[in-house]
Amino acid sequence: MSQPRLLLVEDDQALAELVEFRFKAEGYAVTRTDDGDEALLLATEQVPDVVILDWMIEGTSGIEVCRRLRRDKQTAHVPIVMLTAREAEDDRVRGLETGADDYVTKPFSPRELVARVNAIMRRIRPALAGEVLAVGDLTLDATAHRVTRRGTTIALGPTEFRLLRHFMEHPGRVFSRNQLLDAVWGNGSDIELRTVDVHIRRLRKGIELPGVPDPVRTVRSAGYSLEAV
Amino acid sequence: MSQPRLLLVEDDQALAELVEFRFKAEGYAVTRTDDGDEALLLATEQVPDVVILDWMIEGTSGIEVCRRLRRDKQTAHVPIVMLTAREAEDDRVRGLETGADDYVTKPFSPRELVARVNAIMRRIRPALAGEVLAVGDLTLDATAHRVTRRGTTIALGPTEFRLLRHFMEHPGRVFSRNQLLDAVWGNGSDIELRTVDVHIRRLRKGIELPGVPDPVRTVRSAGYSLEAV
DNA sequence: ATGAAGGTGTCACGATTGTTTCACAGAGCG
DNA sequence: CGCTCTGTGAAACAATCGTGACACCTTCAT
Repeated sequence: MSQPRLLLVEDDQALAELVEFRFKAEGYAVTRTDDGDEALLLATEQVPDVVILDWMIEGTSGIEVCRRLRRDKQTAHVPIVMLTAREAEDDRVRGLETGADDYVTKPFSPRELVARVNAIMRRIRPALAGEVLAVGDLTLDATAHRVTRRGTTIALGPTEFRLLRHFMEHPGRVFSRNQLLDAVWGNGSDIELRTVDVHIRRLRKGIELPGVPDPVRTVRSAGYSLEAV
Repeated sequence: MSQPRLLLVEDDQALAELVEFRFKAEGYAVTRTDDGDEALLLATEQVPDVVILDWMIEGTSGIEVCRRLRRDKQTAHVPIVMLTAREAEDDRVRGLETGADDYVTKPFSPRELVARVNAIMRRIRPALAGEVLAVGDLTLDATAHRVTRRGTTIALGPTEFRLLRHFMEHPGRVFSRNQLLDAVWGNGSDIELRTVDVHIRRLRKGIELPGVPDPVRTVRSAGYSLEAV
């Protein structure tokens, strides 16, 4: 699920095996084929997160596969890295203009290819780059300002949102009311300590689901913490 | 305003001029500097859409500039294309791992560089690459200046159009009023924050359809975002 | 030029929503 | 059992947002 899916289209078996091995070690789920038409089928069947595509392959040529992937709405936005033996600049430019996102010339080092694909993934799926916090069954997307629990979206007030974010940034850790006031309200706020309790309650009320235990733990005479459920 | 902004950091004057010329011809707004520290300043002052960065420059080294751009939250997501004379694979990989998005080895052809940067722009700001944006039931064609919802064409004022385009380029993401002023009005505009509200309302009014929920989400004390409906 | 039409930026007011405090009930603990 | 600490409802208070009105500015055709 959180493994990025990679579709590798390469007809040099030895090379394909090497690349597949390296990307599996990097945590990718790799699907491999040596045929252009089959690649298109596989891509629509289960849309990959990134495609590595040899320029010269059997069946449909690499550049044609690239064009078709772009034309299908389903796969139009999947990043493509072209792979080729050619040195000619014209081909490189043509590849990029056809819609490839990057271009690597053979011979290349697997390490560089991995680095390039990782660079693309960083750009495409920020969710995998750690922009979304997840603790237990809770999920918090700071840029979208969105919280989910077990898949259902949850509405929180501004303070409850900041409170939860702070807890999720330090899961399991216990914070005193004073620490929470500093972290969530900003230091220098002269607010009644017990006010924290009220917001804790509202946070609890916000994220509660029937039949699911409360992840906010009260630590008597110490403070509160968020536990993974 | 709707021109993509490119920051070019290169100390070879002749080369820099050539590159600047080519990208201006491509419709980019180019800012040029030969100093690493100045580059960082310029980048935070007005966040560019893409950075072309020479590895070896005066002041702070290219790789250090790259690292610092990544560290600053404001510029962390800006794509960086590294430029270098070195052929060594180690350097290329190091560059990519530092956070560069792409890598071009000198000598390179301006045409290839342009193609690579365009490939990146297609990803980052599709509207500027002449693509049609689609979010939920909304459709926006930047070149034709046309917006549709559920097939029906919609008339929007210039500001509302830019506002919607910006939202559609980053669907789901929440923008504060300040961020919207920077992105849609251009930074340096000393406009009342609440004016954004008024244009949000005009945008809502413009795209509303009877019986269809409003895709513009208000996030109290945070800003606004566009949700797919 | 001139007027009409449309777009833009401000403001003020009311409505909505969120925040803080307080008092009391109840839970935990020795 | 008595003490301390926490949960909770309600109410006063505060911040934020939506909206209509309006003055001013462009644009554009006459």
